[in-house]
Amino acid sequence: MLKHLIEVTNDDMIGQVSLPPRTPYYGLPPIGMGTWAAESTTSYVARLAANHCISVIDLVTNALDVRTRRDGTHWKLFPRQGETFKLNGVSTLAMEWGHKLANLTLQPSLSKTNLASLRGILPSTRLVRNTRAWCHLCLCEMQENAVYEPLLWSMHHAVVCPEHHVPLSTICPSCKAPNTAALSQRYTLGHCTRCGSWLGISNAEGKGPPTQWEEWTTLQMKSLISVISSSENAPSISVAYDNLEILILTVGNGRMTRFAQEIDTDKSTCSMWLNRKNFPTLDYCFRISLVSGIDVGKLLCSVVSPSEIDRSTWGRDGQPQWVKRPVRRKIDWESVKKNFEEICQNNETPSPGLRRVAKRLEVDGRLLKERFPDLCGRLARRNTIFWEKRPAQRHEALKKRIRRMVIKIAKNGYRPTRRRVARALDLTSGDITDKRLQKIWRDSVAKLQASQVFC
DNA sequence: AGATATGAGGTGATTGGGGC
DNA sequence: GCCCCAATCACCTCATATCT
Repeated sequence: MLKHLIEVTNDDMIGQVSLPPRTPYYGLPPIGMGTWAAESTTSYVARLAANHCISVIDLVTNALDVRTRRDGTHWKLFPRQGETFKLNGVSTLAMEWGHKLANLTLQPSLSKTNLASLRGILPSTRLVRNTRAWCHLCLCEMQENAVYEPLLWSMHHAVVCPEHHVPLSTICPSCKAPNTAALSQRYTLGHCTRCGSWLGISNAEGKGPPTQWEEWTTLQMKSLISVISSSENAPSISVAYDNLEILILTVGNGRMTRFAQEIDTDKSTCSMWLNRKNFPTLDYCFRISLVSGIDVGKLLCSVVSPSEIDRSTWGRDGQPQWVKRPVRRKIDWESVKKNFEEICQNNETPSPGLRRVAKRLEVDGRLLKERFPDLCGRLARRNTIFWEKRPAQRHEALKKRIRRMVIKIAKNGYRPTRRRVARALDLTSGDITDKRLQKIWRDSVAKLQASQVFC
């Protein structure tokens, strides 16, 4: 054998053998590609980490070279907690992570585990959820093979499981809390990130049966994800605008105003779409899809011809009805100013921040800042002073409690040890760890010994 | 009827910072 | 690690006015 190898080497064959590219990580293929149940980026990261017996955080920081702290050059690639599910959307992070993962595992289809290919076409408005959603029945079925999270579950408009027709869950059945982070240390597929419980059990969240419109939007998201995960070519903005123009002119019989009435919007809005100034949000794409009979997936990713437009079902009874946008209210700025001034003048504790005040006044904080910069400045200064003082005030209060507790324990006939005092004060660490507080405790004990309250 | 401009109102993405 | 607050930027929709 060895002799044979030497002969091969001697024959100078090594330079002619081409080895396929290698990576230190398994070439784990994403699940469900080409179907509506295509795996999401966040799910893939978790599954890749589990397959290598490392935590998600270790995989992210070491393999993907994405720093979680601001101590490296790549820290910006790490999404903040609560924004991790945006990795499944159209953000730049989604695009970059898709490329990084594809390079790491040599799986080119990973760029289709999020909606980054629709970047520049679909506005990010109300596209991806901020929290985790799942179908408990799907999770139970997945247990037999591999547990993963389809991209559809991350979508804002997907509120129903297309397979089981039940509302997607968003609250853990055990701890009753939402899951807000996909890349935390404890992120395990099918389990709660907070309490670790299995999510594949029914959870009564008080959600009623899905409405026809919710069923419709979910069906459209299903179509869109199927197209994106199976398509070879990236969707093109010019094709999407061409399709939009065909639909507007065909459905409205050549009249933009008529089309605007059909989808319940303003003609100026349609004018901007037609003039390619902006593309409709997904909400409006659903409406356009409903009145034209063209799936959202086709509208965004394929070439549509006027003959494909099917208006035969539009307008019949039982048609899903979109939720009308609320009429814009007129803000009474005089009244807002008056209430804002009152809030700034009173000495409320704890001092509310601008966001809280804005919520109380029922207006956006940014509008408050634009309209009343002086009042906002006053509020900000008051907050700064209050929150600077707060740690000192808490420290002072704790000092008093330690002194009282030392005396109380001693009076009960026990030695007021540091841990005993800490436990009596219900300190989470079970000890007095702060050096300054330790000194207070020592002084209190010394004072007691001097007065011979205890022996 | 359609195009264009503009301001108001609304929302999401992103960044920076800090408390517990 | 997780959560919250504040700020900024960018984008979208709506409503209205004006012009062709």
